[in-house]
Amino acid sequence: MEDIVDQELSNYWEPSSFLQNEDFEYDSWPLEEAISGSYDSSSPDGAASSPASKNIVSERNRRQKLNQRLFALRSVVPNITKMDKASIIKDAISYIEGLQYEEKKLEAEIRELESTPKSSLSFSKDFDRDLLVPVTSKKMKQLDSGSSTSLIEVLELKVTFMGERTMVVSVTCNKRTDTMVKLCEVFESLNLKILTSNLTSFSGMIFHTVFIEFILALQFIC
Amino acid sequence: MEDIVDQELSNYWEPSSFLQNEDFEYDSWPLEEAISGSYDSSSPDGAASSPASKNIVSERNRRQKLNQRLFALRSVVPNITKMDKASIIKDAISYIEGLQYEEKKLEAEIRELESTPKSSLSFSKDFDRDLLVPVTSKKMKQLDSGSSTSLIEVLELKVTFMGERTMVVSVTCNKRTDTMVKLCEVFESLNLKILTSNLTSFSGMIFHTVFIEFILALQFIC
DNA sequence: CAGAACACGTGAAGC
DNA sequence: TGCTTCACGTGTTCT
Repeated sequence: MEDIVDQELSNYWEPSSFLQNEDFEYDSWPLEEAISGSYDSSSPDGAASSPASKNIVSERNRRQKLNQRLFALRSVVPNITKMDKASIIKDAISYIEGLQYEEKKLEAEIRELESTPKSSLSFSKDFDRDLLVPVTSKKMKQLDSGSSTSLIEVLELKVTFMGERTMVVSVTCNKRTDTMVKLCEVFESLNLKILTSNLTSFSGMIFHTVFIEFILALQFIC
Repeated sequence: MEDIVDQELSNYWEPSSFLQNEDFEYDSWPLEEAISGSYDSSSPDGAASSPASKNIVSERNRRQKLNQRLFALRSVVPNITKMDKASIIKDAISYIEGLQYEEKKLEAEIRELESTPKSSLSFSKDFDRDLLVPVTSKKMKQLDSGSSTSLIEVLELKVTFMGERTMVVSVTCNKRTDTMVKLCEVFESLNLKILTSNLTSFSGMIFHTVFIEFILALQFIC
């Protein structure tokens, strides 16, 4: 009566049949025509692409895609208890919630760790006399020491003039979130002619040494 | 032909029909028998629980459960682009991967923050009088300033102690023939545990910064 | 056998 | 127009 195309239930779950060959290539779609070979053979219709039966193949593809995604979801979630379609999603949900909670916890911990450092007053003052600290520019204000969060906490700022053309700016600061990026942004925003720059991260600090062309620099810094 | 029980497609997506009443109560299952009321009326069979058609109601429940889960998954994932069943899972996957990456980053950051010599008291004091130029070692003699040819002409030698484990040696010298090589040879011959080293050549000078593990270093330098 | 879980084909709705 | 997505009922397999 309606037992057309009735076979191909060799395995319980679709993905395991042909997907483990491609091994985690979920987005490659529509995965060639791996199935059609085993399916078109049983198609009784002479017309290759019957108008009605064009839907059933795309439906197959849709199901297959969904199963692929589900399989992929299962692979990124550790501690999968059951292979159930529903259980996979359930585990994924609780896993996501766990990650979100952990992330908040870690961020809070970081925020707490970053708020403690303080001090470092003594030697930053001591280094002042080392050589002229030109933190008068508007942009350079961002480098000001003692800033609480998300700003650059400068521990040492040393400027050395070499000859008449160049100066060497040496900055030591605590390594916080995206401190390197902010440092680079500050220097880039100054539109200086940077000859060479050197960034070293170590022991929770960042050592930055920049060689700057002098003539262009003065109008911005002083 | 087989259009038994063919109605009830009032809304596109199942969940929105009856689920928004219970409003996010995913795990309460099997959600009573909300549907059966509207369905059993169309059942032609006199028997209340027909043997074959008992499957279709559990199938409905299965589908409903799966959609609930999918809906729940969608609700915990921000930035959902499309409402597609497949897209929901896809977004969930990339979101999970993003969370995992962020978690690793935050953990690394915390690890780094915790490893910083915490007691900023001790080493900020050490920073005050850095220096001390320990050029008494035999090998270090090569670094002596004022040498004429083929030796390293040291212009500045600064030693900073960081915490109790590491020290930073900063050398500035004139760039002569093979000065870089000699510098490297000197430091290598000292058998120090060098954590990181940095060589910059500019304007006829060489700036060399070396981070050295402290415990091993003492026996050679002092 | 009952129950759960799945893939399939099909008709319908929206873009 | 055609393409996509969906829910549905059904038959099958495994527990």
